[in-house]
Amino acid sequence: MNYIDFLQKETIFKHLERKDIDLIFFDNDSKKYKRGQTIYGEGDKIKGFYCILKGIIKVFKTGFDGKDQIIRLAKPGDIIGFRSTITGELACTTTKVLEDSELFFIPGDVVKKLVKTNGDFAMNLLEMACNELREANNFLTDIAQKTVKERLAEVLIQLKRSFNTDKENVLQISLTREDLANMVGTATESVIRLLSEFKNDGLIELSGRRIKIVDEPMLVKLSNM
Amino acid sequence: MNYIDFLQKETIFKHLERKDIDLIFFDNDSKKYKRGQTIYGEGDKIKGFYCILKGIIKVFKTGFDGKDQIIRLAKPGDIIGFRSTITGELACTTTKVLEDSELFFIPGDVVKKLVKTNGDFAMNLLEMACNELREANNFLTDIAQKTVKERLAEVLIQLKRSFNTDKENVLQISLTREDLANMVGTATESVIRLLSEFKNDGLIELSGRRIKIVDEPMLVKLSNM
DNA sequence: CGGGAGATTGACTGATCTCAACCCGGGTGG
DNA sequence: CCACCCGGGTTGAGATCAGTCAATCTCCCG
Repeated sequence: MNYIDFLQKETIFKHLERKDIDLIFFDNDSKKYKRGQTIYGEGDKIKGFYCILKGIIKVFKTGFDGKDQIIRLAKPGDIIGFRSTITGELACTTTKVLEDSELFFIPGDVVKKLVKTNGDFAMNLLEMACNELREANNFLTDIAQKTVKERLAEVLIQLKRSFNTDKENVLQISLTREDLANMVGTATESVIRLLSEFKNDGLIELSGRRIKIVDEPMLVKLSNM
Repeated sequence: MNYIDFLQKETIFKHLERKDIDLIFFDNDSKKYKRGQTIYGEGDKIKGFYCILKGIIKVFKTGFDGKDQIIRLAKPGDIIGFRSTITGELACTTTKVLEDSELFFIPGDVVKKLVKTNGDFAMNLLEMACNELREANNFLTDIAQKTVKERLAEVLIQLKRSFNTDKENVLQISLTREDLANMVGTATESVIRLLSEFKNDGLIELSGRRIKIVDEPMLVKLSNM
């Protein structure tokens, strides 16, 4: 139950003073979620921030034809649900657990009060939002202009940077081909074909969902980042 | 020189108290820009917010191959440059004047000070950032999943909603076909072909850059919004 | 062992891009 | 006054990337 340490080190709640920490922890506890579970869905009313202590959550929008577009993967230290909490609108994304997770919930009232009374916290939140905005803009331009191959290469690189690889250079995140496709913004079959092309070209190695990054420089080059 | 009224009514600076208003207006004046002028470019260091008093500014990223992707069109009351100001990073977009403009500059220091001392202002800013984030996410999903035709229809509708039409239902914004293409995320020729298809189908009328919206409901339907 | 989800492969289709030619109107300089 | 140029705007033809459809395969699980 010592999240305090984690929250104060790894999240936007870092540097909060004792009284503010108490505010957050008042009568509050973390909750566990299993792979596949939905935290909240598009159109839901969001009541506060969910801070990820453990696991991986995918944040996505379901398009007109039922296909999902993954907006981002959230990992420990990240917050989900903050946009809707701040604006008071209904959720514009769905969030599902990719890897068994543990989330800490912080009521919207508490957050808003913090924003109004703690300038540093407000600034932290603002920076977080602005960073997401930068990512979104980059992603937008990529999807609009790059080929699927370039985007897939880029996604692989970003996965490595966000979730690391083990000593074998194997990505430490397990995604279905469909999830990969929904990140890249393409069809599952296209991802499959391109992955095996990358394999044939010696850029990666595959065994099921394990993806080993063999030639990172070449992938970077391919991605035109 | 009475921007005060405008700022207090139409912008994130609304509801600021006298002392904060004074802070913003200290030794400050607006500046005029002509069509085609660049306010700042990708990679520039941004020193503060630019609040638009008059005109239209396009905010875009230039992709690897030199093609521009328009992220948004900013109009009176909007702010440009806030992302970089807040995070302290270099600009990740370029901003150019589409319609002769008048901008009011507010130094980053002043803004940051306001964020830290004025909770309501911080909240306003945060809401603004979150709204942009919602737009960005929607746009992302659209570009990833919709056809060019759907996206063009949607852009036309959004242009009408943002910039209105006159009594004749003519869009009150003048864009080159290339700018339109850069909003939709497609080639100029594709926009031209689709516009004339829309014209043949009786959805719009064209004369040069004037676009008259004839059948809005049908456009909405076409766009799958 | 049957069922189901995810992964793969092949064949086909088609939306969209690229390239290239041409048009049009306005402005400029000789 | 006219030829020329230049920035858009249009149109056509051809090439192709990438999506869809459908069949098959491979695990994994109960």
